[in-house]
Amino acid sequence: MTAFDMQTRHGEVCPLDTTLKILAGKWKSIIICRLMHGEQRFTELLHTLPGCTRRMLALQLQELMTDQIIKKTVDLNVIPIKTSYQLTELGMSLISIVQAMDAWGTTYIAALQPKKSATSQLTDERI
Amino acid sequence: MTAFDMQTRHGEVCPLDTTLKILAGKWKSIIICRLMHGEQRFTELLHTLPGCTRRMLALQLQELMTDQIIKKTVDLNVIPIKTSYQLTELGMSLISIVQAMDAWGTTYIAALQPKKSATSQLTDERI
DNA sequence: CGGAATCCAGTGGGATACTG
DNA sequence: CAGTATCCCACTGGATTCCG
Repeated sequence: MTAFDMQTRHGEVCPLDTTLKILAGKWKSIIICRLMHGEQRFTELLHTLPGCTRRMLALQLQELMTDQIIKKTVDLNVIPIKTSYQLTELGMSLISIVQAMDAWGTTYIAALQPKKSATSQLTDERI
Repeated sequence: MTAFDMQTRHGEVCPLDTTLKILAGKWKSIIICRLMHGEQRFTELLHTLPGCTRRMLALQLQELMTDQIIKKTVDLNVIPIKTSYQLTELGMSLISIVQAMDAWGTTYIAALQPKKSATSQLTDERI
């Protein structure tokens, strides 16, 4: 699912839902987190995403490119080919939102912990 | 999908993804927007969500309640039964995030418009 | 290395009808 | 009024294989 068709999931054309559509993919948020610290190669990304297959990574990267959140550069001068992904200007403008959502999520989890078995251990995405 | 199981979609337990799971349902973001302005009854909500069926509304409300974003109060003293939904404290703490996401979405759409046919007209969710 | 193609399963969500 | 119960379909995402 990409946001580029400019159509929200419910009927109304709504900026909030547009933002959600951009981030809704299973690996998209974490990919953006990885790219916040600088460009990454396809395989580099893959190795930092345990459980993500090449197919899924390629799919999510494509959709993020369609939405103009990331861009890729291909270096044909080396063999084998080297491709790199990085955030666009738009993508970088998303960082503050992502950080705000992460901060709220942390507070939320903390607020719920006392009522649960408290067995889960947090390992942040290192934003 | 609810966030209450405290398990993110990709492997890592990540606050950002927890936040996304809470908002990811098709009608959840817009329901939260509706409740930002005060409590609403089931049918009131339904009528402001064109295209949403009673089943879907009930499902999304249940998940939001499980995540403790909203709560419902039932008035058994009137006939027929009157139920009302409102944001919890946690839910109200989400408002600033929702507004930030909506604001970013507006900027994003504006940034993309020049490159598209510019036929779509924005009708905001009136946050 | 960095993908694309194919196939398949799980689930999110719609249509419809029934209920306390 | 405020929901459930069934049925069904489309789409997301996983596994595997093939390619330049």
